[in-house]
Amino acid sequence: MNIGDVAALSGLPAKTIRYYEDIGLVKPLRSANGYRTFRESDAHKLAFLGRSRALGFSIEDCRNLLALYEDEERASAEVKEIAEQHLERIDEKIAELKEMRATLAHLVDACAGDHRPDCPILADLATKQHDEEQLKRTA
Amino acid sequence: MNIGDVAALSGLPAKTIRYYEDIGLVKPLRSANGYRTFRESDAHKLAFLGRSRALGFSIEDCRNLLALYEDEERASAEVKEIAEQHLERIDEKIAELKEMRATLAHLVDACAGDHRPDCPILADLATKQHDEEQLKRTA
DNA sequence: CTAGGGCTTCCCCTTGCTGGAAGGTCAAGC
DNA sequence: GCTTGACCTTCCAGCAAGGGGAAGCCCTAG
Repeated sequence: MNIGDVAALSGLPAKTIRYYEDIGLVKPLRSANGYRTFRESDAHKLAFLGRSRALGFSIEDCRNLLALYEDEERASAEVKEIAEQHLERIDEKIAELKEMRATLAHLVDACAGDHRPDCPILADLATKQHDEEQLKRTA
Repeated sequence: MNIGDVAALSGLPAKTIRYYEDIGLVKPLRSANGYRTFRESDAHKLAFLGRSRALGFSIEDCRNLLALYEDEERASAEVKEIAEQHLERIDEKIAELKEMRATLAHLVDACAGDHRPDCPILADLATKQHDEEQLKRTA
């Protein structure tokens, strides 16, 4: 299989696949003309990578997951550990975004959004703190 | 004020402030020895930037917000527009993360996490689709 | 035999900084 | 007067995770 085929199969752009080879995630063979030649197992790995990335795992996580995947002797606890840590990061990220969202929604709500220059959004960004006093006042 | 002072005031690292000058967000003066000299207004802008960034606005958004902030003739609608678009992006991001979270939580839950190699997480990453059939089966 | 599509490498661009090296400046202490 | 240490300066490199595009092979069809 050439890179185009495996790209179509895995859903990953060819650029990405070359990049993954660069950083050592896959090691396709080369045919006489210099083209990369992908085996079934390479295609399989790439699909695995695509799905791991889609779940938000970092490249380094993917590298570790892939190694565990290939290791028949692995303990599922190792995999679970990685997944749980990732889950935690996701939760943190969600919490952070929700906090932004809340503040921002509040400000958007308070802004008339008309031709006049008065704007609570700018006023808030310009003034000192998002402290407890302000939280109380705006609550 | 030197960069250290304004860094302490704004809570931004000196590196970041230099970067903001690089990309034209602030334009401090220079004193005879070559040191940057920040006016009150610069400090104020940097604080504004810090708060905008904390709300997740991109640098380009910040640039626009800052311009609107400085423009006494602005229409609050313009500000609101930017904020609303950002709010939308945040909502999308949250939705995306929640979906990842759901899938991942499901897998983590199904994994024994012991010394044995059998692992539903790897099995899922390795196999074909997250399609409707699978959603039904795992629901 | 030429056109096209696919493949190769290479290097720069992105976002928003962060770290570090090499060196100038300034105030304090001896 | 000299040193020490904390500041400050510039520039260069790099992170994640690729994307864009140039210059140049390769291969096949008409």
